Amino acid sequence: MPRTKQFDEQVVLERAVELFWKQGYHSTSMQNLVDHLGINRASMYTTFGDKKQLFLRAIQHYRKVNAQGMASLLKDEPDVRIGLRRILELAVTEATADADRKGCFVVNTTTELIPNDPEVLPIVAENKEQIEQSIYNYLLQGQQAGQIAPEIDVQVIASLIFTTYNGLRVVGKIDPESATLRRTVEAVLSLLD
Amino acid sequence: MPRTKQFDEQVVLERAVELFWKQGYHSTSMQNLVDHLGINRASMYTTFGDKKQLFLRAIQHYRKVNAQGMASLLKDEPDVRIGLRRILELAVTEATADADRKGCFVVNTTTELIPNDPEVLPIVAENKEQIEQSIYNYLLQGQQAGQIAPEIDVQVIASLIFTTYNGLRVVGKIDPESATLRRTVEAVLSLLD
DNA sequence: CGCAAAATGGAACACTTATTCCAAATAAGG
DNA sequence: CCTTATTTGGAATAAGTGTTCCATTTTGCG
Repeated sequence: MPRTKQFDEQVVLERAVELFWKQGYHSTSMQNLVDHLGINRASMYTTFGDKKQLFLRAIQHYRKVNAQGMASLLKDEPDVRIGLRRILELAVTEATADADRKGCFVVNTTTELIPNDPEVLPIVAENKEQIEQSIYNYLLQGQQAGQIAPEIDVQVIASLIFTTYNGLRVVGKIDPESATLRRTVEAVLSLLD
Repeated sequence: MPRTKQFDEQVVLERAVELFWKQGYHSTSMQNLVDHLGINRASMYTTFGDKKQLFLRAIQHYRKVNAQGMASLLKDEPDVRIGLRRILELAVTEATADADRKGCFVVNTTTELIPNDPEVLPIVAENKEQIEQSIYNYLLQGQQAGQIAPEIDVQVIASLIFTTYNGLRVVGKIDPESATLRRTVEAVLSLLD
C-alpha cells in the first residue's frame, strides 16, 4: 500500500490563504509557497494542480470561513441594528487588529485580478450575491418584526452595507484608525432610524 | 547640440498610467510597457529611472488629474447635495462606461501594494487626506450657507463619502450596474437631510 | 558642414518564474 | 520482510523578469 500523506491538506490550504491574502496573487511565487506551506514542491503540484488552482481553492476556502462566520453571527442576533453593526465592525476590528494590514482577501483579489483574469469574476460575483442576499434577508426579517420602518427600502440598505463594507476594507488599509471607521459605521446605520 | 527627444514625456506617462491602471503593478512587465508606450527601452530607463519610479510617477499623475477634476467640479457647484452627488457619480459613471472595468487606479494600488510596499503608503495616505479635506471644506461651506442642518457632523460625512467612493470603486468592478450603484449614492446622500 | 550630446535599437546579463522530472525514501498490506 | 504505490527532495528546464551596455543614428548649434 502507498505511503500516506505527511500533511493535512486543510492546514496547508490555510497557510496558502495567509500568503496569498497578504501578498496577492502575482507577487506570491511558488518558491514562496514552498517555503511557507511546509510541504514539498512536488506534493503541492500533485495535490493542488498549479498555482492558479491553488489560489482559487485558497480564496474559496476564505469565502467559506467568512460566510459561515457571518451567518452564525446574524443567526444569534435578533436586533437588526446590532447584527449589522457587528458585520461592519468586523471590517473595523480587522483593520485595527491586524498588524499586517492585509485587508480583505476577496476585496484585494477583486481589485488585483479583475478584469484581466476571467476565472475570478464568477467567484467574487457569487460572493457579492450571497452576502447581499444574507443581509437582505436579515433586514427583511427585522422589518417584519417591526424593528425597521416599513417605508425603508431594505434592498437598497443591503447594497449600501455591502458597498460600505468594501470601502472600509480599502480605507482600513490606508489608515486603520478605529474611531473614524466606527463613526462611518454609525453614520450608515443611522439610515435605519 | 544633442538630439531632441522624439516623444512627449507627458503622453508617454499617460500611456503608462493606462497600462498600470488596467493591469496593476506586478502583472505589468517592462516588455509590456515597451510595447505600449511606443518608446525605446533605453529611453524608458533614462527618462523615468526604473519600473518602480515609473509606476510612482504614473500614480502621481493620475492623482493630479483626478484632484484637479474634483476641485473644479466642486468649485462650480454651489449646491452641496448636487456637488457631492457628482463626486460619487464619477465612480458610478466610470464603472458603467469603462468597458475595461479598470476601477480606480489608487484603490487598485492600495489593495495590491499595501502593506508590502512601503513607498506606496504615503502616496495613498496623502491622497485620502486631500480628498477628505476637500470634501470637508465643501461641506462646511454648505453648512455655513444653511444648506445643511447645523447639528450634522460634516467631518463624519466627509469620511463616509470617501469610504463610499472607495466601496463603489470595488463593487463597480464586480457588477457595474448603474441603477444599483446610483441608489447606493442616493441613500448615502439622504444623510444630509 | 561637422562636432557633440542625446536618443535609439537590440543584444546581453543575471536572476526569478512556474513547472516537470526522477531517483531515493517511506509506509501499509500480503 | 518484502513488495508496491506514493511521497519526498532537489535538480533540471524553458520561458520571462528587470536592468545594463554599446554601437549606431540622429539632431541642433557653433
